Amino acid sequence: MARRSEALTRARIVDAAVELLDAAGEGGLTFRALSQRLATGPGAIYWHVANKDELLAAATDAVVDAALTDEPSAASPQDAVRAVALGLFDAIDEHPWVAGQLSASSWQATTPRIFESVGRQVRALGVPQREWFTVASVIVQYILGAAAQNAANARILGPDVDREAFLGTVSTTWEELDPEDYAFTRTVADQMREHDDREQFLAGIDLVLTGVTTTHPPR
Amino acid sequence: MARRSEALTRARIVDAAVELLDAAGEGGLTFRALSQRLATGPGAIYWHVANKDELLAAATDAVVDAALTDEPSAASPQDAVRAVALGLFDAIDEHPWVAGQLSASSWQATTPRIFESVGRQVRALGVPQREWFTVASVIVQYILGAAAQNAANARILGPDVDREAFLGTVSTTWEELDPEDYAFTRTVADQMREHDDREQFLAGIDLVLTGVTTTHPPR
DNA sequence: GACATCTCTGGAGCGGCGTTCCAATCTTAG
DNA sequence: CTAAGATTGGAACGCCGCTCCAGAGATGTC
Repeated sequence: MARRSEALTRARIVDAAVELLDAAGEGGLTFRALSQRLATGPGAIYWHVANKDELLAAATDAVVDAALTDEPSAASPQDAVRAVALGLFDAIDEHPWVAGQLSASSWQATTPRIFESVGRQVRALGVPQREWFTVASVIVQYILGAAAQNAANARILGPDVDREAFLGTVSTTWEELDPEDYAFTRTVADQMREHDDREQFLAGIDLVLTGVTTTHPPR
Repeated sequence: MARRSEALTRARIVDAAVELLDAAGEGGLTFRALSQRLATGPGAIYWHVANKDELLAAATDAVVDAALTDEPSAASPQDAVRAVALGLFDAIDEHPWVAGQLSASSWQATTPRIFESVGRQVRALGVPQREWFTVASVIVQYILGAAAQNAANARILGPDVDREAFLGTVSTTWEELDPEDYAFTRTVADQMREHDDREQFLAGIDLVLTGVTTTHPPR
């Protein structure tokens, strides 16, 4: 049989995959669950998609694509970097499973898009050309690293765990660490309780940008 | 039966797990493969280890622990940060599966150790106390993000793929991207072919450190 | 020394996974 | 109308994490 009212397409499969991943995390994407949601069998899905890895990559691509579509058009290159970074940060926060995919399949199709968005701003910052690759890479690495770290917490929290309670628990754990081995960590335990993820992420972006403009002052 | 010549211990299990992970990557760690290597059954392993997640966490802990044991004792706080960062970078490069674990199980037992090592140097840099948490977090996020990115490549390369050939392929792919949508990426394709991972990682650390000392000049 | 008890072992088995295979069906071309 | 091709979906395979449990050392008690 074939051709139901709504034909099975790669796009519909990827959409359903994203929904499953959002709803139940990395482990929620199953060819059986996907089959059921699309009212078909696994075999039909495999006709449109090579395997699970390709499906995950396509789902990741879809999310990143959506996060990068709106052009920055910001006042300064710095603001443009902040805009791109925040867009990705929020997208990964909303779809935490993306983090794992992005660090797993580097240099693939998705990364160049991110790299390009950041790189254009690096160029606009007046960084000398021979440093373009390095500087753009560093910024992308920080963005993805920080977002991944944040996504890990989001994954632990889940959709219905109290964030404050969670931070309180971690903070208390830190305060009970060995005073000698963990002197620093104990001292900042209360800062960790009260920190804001987005603010801290932006502070990191600014730190890197300051490093860039200090090391390569615009002529 | 029990008590063979070499008793089954948690430590022996974790060691074997690390070996399996190193040899065959994330997917290489299987309770069946582990059973065979340890000449026992899955049940015996489960008496010492709660589940696969705990085993992965323990394996990650073992690797990170080994990477952080040698005290920095460097000339400057900057050098100490570089030493800690490089230690982690190399450890993750050698055990690429660690990257996924570290970004997956944030704020757990392993992260505070890294955080503490970095944080002490942040303190030594003269950063004002109210910024300690933020600055230390940013540095740790960059280290783990960059190392994860690098590990992804190491995973693709595997133990016996030519690095230069791989970079050449990626570089060529970049050069063939759409000239309009990927103007920047195309321009730096050749830089990407010739870059050195470790050097670039250190350049990133220096960029962040410059940002830190510029934003918070030591009194 | 005998026995009960506790610690530890390892193999069998359960449900679920990714993936493959293929008969059956629908669409299209001549 | 019919043959060829495109598409479907369910059955089945081998592997996975994990649980269960009979029973083999080790240990303690008298």
